[in-house]
Amino acid sequence: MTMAPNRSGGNREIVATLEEIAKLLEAEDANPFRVRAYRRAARVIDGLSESVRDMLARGADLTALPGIGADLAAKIREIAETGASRMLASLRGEVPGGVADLLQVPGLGPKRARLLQHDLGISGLSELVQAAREHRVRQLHGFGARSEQRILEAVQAHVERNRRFDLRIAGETAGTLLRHLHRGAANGAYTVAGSYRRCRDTVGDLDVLATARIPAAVIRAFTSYPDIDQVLSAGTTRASVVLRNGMQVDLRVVRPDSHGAALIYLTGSKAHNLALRLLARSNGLKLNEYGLFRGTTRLAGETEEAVYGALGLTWIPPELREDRGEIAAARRGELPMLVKTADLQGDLHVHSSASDGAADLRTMAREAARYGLHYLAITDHSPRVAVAHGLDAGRLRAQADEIDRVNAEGGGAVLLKGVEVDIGEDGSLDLPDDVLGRLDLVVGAIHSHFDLPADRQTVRILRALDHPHFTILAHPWGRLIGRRDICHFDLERVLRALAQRGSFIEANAQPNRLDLWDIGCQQAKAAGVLVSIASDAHGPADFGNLPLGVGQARRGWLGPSDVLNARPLAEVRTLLRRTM
DNA sequence: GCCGTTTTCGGCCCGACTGTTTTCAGTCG
Repeated sequence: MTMAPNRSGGNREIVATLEEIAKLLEAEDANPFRVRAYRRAARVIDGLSESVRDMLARGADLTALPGIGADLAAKIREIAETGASRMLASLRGEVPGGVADLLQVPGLGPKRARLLQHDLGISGLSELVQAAREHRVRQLHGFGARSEQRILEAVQAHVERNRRFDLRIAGETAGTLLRHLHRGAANGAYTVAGSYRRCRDTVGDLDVLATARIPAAVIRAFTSYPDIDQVLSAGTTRASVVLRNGMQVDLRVVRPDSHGAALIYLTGSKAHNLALRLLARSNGLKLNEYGLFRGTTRLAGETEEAVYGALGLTWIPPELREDRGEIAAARRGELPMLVKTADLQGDLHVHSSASDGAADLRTMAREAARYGLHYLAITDHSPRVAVAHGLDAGRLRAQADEIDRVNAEGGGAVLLKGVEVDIGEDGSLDLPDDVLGRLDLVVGAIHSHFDLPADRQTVRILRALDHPHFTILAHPWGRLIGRRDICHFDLERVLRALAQRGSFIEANAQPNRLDLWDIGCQQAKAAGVLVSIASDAHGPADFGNLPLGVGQARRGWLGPSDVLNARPLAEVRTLLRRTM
C-alpha cells in the first residue's frame, strides 16, 4: 500500500526525506529492520497534527514519539532546521540512480533487485526491460524464463497502474464485484475491508474478505469474474487479480469462526495490525488472520469485538486504525465518540440551478429533508466563476426573495442564504462587503492561481478571512484527486486565524475532493476550529456523498461537538452571526 | 534503528503464494 503524497502540511518534507532514505537503504539491501525504522518514523511524523518545527520551537522531545530514538530524532531535527539530510545526500551518491526504481516493480524485492544491479549492471527500468528481452535475466541464479516474463509484464503494468482511485469508483467497482460473487458462491458472506473500510480518501486496491465453508467455490467465482484483466495469483484461501479498470483486488477466504480476526487483518492498516500483534506477543499470545491464540488454543476469532476484547481493548472503529494512538486510547477505554452521518443536522455548501447545480431551490430543500437534513445553505457561485453562471448582487437579491418564499411554504429543509464567493489572487472577495453582509453565511474558496508559492498563498487566504462577513473556508487545498494536486499554504496559520475570528473550515465530501481530509480535520480540532462537513451538492443525489466527508472527520477523531453542522439550526445561526 | 519489571543485546508479526527448487527463499499484504 503506497502513501498518498502531501498528507500533512508542514511535515511533508521530513516524511518524504525519511521515505527516500528507507527506499535507498532497501535498494542497498540494508538490515530490513533498519529500513522499517525509517518507514515507521516517516509514518509517525506523517500522522502528527502539529508541525515538527513548532514542536522543536516549544522544546518538545522528539524521542518521546513512538519508534523515534536519539539517532532518528537528530536526523529529523536536521531536516526540519536545514531542509536537507546529509545521510540522504550520501545515500544518493552510493546508490546508482534508478536502482531504487527497480523495487517499485511488483515481484522485485531488495534481494533480487540487488542481484540484477550487481550481476547485470542494471540500474533502471529501461535497462531491466532490455535485459529481460535479451534473456539475460533468466541466466541469474533464482530467476527463470517465467520470472523474466513476469518482470516484463510487471514493468508494463506498473506504468499503467501506479495510481489511486477515488471512493466513488472504488465503491462502484466493489459493488459490481460483490454482486457477481453472490451469484457465483451465494453461501459466502462478503465484506470490503482494507483502506476502503477505513475510509481513506483514496484507495490503491480493494481487499475483500469472504467467509465461507467451502473456500474453493468462492475462489472459483472470483477468478471467473468477467471484468478481470489478469489473475496475479490464486491459491486455496486467497487470490489476487487486476480488473480491466486497472484496480487490483485481493480476496481472502476464511471459515466463519475466523471472520473477526480475518476482518481485522484485512482491514489494516498494516501499522495497526503490527501494533496489535506486538501487543498480543507481549501478553504471550499470537494474533494472525485466524484468531488470537495462546499456544494452540484459540481465545477469540469469530468477531472483531472478541479479538479486541481478548487483547484488553474496546472495539476500535476502522477509521481510527492507523496506529496513531488508538490502541492506547482503547486500552484506557477513552476512544472518542465519533461523529456519524445521522448526526448531521444540515448542509452548509450546496448549489442550485441558479449557478451550476442541477435542481431548483424547492427540489433541493425537499430532497435534503428526505435525507434527514433540517437546514440547507444555498451557496451558488459568485460572478467571477463565469463558467458556472456565478450570481451578481442583483441575482443574489432575487434568490434571497425566492428563498424567503420557499421557506414560507415549508415542507422541506430550511434554506439559508449564502454564496460560494471566489477568492481573488490578492485575497479580495468577488462581491462587495455590503452584499455579503446581507447573507446568512459566506463560504469562500479558491478557484484559480493554485500554484502560488506557499507564503503568497497563505497571505492570500489570510486576507480573504479578514473580510468582515467571511464564514467558512471551503475545500481549502483545492485538490481534485487524480487531476489536480493541492495548492501549498500554511494550514496552521490559517487555522489560527479562523479560530481568532470565530470562522470555520470545510471538509468537502465530494469523492474527488475530500478536502479537508483526515489530518486536516484533526488539525482543525486541535486549533479549536469547528468543521463544516459539506456535500457541495450540485444535485440531490450528491447528498449521498456526505458519509464520505463524515469518514474523513471520523479519521480525524472528530466527534459531533467538533462539527458545525451537527448542531441544531438555532445554534448554528448564533455561531454564524458571531462571525458577521 | 528501536527497545526493554524476564532483556542494554538480540530480538524485531505472521502466513500465503510463486517459482525455482527437490525443501525453500523471496515477495507480498
